[in-house]
Amino acid sequence: MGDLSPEYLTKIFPVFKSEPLLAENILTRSIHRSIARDTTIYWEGDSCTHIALILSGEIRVYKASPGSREITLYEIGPGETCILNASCIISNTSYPANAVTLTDLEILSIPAGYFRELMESTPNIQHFIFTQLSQRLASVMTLLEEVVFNRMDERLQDHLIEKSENNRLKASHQTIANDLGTSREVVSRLLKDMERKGMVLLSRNSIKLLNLQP
Amino acid sequence: MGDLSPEYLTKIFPVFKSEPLLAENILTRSIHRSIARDTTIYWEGDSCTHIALILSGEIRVYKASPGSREITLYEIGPGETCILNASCIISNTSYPANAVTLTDLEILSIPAGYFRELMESTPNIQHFIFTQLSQRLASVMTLLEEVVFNRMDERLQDHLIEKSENNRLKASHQTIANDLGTSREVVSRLLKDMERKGMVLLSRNSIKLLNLQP
DNA sequence: CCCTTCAATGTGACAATGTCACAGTCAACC
DNA sequence: GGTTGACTGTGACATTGTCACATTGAAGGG
Repeated sequence: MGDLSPEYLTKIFPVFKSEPLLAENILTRSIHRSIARDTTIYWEGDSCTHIALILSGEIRVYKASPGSREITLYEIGPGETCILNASCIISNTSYPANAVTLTDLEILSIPAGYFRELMESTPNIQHFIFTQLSQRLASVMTLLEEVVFNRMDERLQDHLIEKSENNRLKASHQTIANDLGTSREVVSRLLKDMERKGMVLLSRNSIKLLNLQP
Repeated sequence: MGDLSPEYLTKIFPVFKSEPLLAENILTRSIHRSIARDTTIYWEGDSCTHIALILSGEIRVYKASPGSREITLYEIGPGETCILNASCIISNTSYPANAVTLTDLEILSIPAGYFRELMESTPNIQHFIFTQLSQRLASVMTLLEEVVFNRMDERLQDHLIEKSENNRLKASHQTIANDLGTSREVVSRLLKDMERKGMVLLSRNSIKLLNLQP
């Protein structure tokens, strides 16, 4: 884990090329960490002392109900920041959701105080953070719209298409339900209907997409 | 409308006291506008050439379905900006929702280019905008959570309490449905149930709250 | 190999919510 | 006082959420 170079960092985060020595300075004042898959990084209500820049791997940000339901707000990957960190640090609030690693993760963790300095001194970083925050706001609004106005069968189909690779999705019904904000039974029922219509082929932890147009 | 003084502006937006002459400069480069109640200011997809600072009045920001349903994302008032303007200007995207005036409105409209300058040159303004954007993101996430996990009767009760003054709310069932993201029939049905339980007293365009605890 | 065990899936019954259709009611304005 | 149009009430049915419980499949231990 000691081999993080300025060149590697700026390859993933081109914004740090804005000023000479910026990447070097950031590296000296940050922590390079690895985190195992399926680790919860934040619980709702946690306070943020650092902002995480993702070098590799993926994070899922979600809300959980008092019962056992969940809904994924968005996922983030390499070259992105955990923008809620920035949000908490700047507006001095607590983390408003939960975050869990979907894969093994490699991050650069910048202390809040130094991050504030960077934001004020470097317009490009300011712009980078602001853009990500704006896009998240728009994406969460769009998600809300879909949840409120669209039927679950459409949302499920869209989700299958989005998440599948080579027309196959490896996931349990529970996992899909947790992404969509519904219950496992509903997903099972809808998938079974789709199978009866010849649209998918179901097996344990795997769904093969056949014919999703209708 | 010609009587907008720097003192009045900084009273509503204290952030403009950060630097001498800042409020004066902003006033010379901005447009002071009045807008009538029930005017749609933005449609989803519009591009933003200005950012609106609200001096008086209220705006409702909402998403609309292809059918006739709507859901309110949030409302904004004096001392706040239409933060989606800032979001669009900085990240160069189109307005991701609709915005309508709930009352007669008085705004200060700052051109996008000048706003960008202000953001880069004035850390306090940067912080002000960033904080508002962060809070909106958190509030929309919370709204999404409520929509997904809470029952409509609870949400309706919360809404009645939040919107009422002196235990009375003047609004049609359709208006309430549009705030909550449901249909008029559902609101009518739930309110009628609540009336039968002695919790409210219904009349045309008006709901009197009696006993909402259970 | 069989058997246990547990996660994953299937399904019926009912409650909550959304949609459609249409009837009744109230207030404002001629 | 009558007409008009917005507002409200309600039944019927589809979709989705919840609860309960049965069934299946894969992994690992004996």
